[in-house]
Amino acid sequence: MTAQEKTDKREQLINAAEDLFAEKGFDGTSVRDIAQRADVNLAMISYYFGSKEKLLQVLIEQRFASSLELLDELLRNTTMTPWEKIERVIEYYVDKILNGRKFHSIINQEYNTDRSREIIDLITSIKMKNYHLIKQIIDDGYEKKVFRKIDPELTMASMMGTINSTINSKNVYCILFRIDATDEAEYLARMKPRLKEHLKHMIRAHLTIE
Amino acid sequence: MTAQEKTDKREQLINAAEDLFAEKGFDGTSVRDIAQRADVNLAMISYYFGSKEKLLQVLIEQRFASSLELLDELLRNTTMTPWEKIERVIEYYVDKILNGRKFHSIINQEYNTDRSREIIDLITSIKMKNYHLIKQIIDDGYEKKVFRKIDPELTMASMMGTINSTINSKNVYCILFRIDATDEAEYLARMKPRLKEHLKHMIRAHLTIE
DNA sequence: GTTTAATTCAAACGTTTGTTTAATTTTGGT
DNA sequence: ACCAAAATTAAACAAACGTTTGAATTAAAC
Repeated sequence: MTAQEKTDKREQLINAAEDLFAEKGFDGTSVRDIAQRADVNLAMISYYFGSKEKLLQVLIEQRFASSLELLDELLRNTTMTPWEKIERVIEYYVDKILNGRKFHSIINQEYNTDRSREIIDLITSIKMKNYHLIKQIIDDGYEKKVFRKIDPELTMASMMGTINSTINSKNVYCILFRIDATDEAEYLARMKPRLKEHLKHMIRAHLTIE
Repeated sequence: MTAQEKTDKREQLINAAEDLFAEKGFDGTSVRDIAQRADVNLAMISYYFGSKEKLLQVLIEQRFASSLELLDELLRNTTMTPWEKIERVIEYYVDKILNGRKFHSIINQEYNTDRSREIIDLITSIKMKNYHLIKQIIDDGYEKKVFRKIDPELTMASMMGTINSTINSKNVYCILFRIDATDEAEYLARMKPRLKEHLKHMIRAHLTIE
């Protein structure tokens, strides 16, 4: 067995956990479920992560790790107009959240439940960072007199909430859009451009000075 | 013990279950938790409902039961303009979802997990009814040439998603708005008017013919 | 090749889970 | 006051839970 295959078991557990937590929730998923789906002995969960909850924490940290670089770069960019930045942000979030659908489903499910302080605080800090980046873009547009004065917090709520709706009520939108709910690729291919267009239209209308 | 107090035990169990399911999720809540919070013997759950899952089902059915009358009446109303109807719909949903915060938190948490077919179908049918009512109002406004042609499905996603964001990420908005997270009344008093104003502005801008 | 550490495994641990049982108490009609 | 039905209870049930154990296997270092 190679070193690659060895550390793979750790990765297999994380991937299996992501699938199952998204499908059945954290408490609805047993460590035996995870081990079976990952095709790994159940004791490896304690061995690699210490506990089921630590596994969730590692999963969240790992999936969040690659975040925020693009947004940071976007913020420092001086050649783009506020409008272009907003559109870019919308495209970024739609792609990011829909591509990581299962992960964000876990976050949406677990954020309210009183899980460990560490996990709650981690998610909160990520959400706050995202908010502050968007706020800066909106403030910049307002100072340059190209954006109307609006409620920045709830405008973020609308952006995130719209996208989250499409993953939390996937069933409903599959019926409405006549998409086969089992065909993940088809769902993404149809939903992404539609979401982007809708959000760009709506946010543009919302921010435009009458 | 009076008859009132007797049937109260059934109600106490439902109320306790609502609190706990919202806080800890369905699978994170034990029947012993529920019985203890309701101050009722745990065997009464099986006695009254048959099982923990049936209790969830009764809870959902009961809380949904009082729905949709106002929306139905609104639809048949011929004296209000489409604009007035849309604003009324926004006020209705903000009040309804924020007042029933715990219940809607349960729905948002449990809708994605593969719970019983019956529960999933029940929630789906309610969401579809809500959508069709909104769709009719939007279609009416479009036919009367006062609304722009927009994506009705995703416009509903934005309305519901914005409101859901404020209850699913209550932590975040309490920080942003500097609200004491433990003061439920203060949260509702501050959030409701703000949400209504934001949504009315945004949806109006979105629907207005340029 | 030997040694040491890291990994894997089946089995078992003690709790907690949802549900049922069977006995007891309370209720409401006559 | 009596009785059948309904409500309530403590105790027990098997099953599933997360975690630990200690031996067996594999990998890496020298």
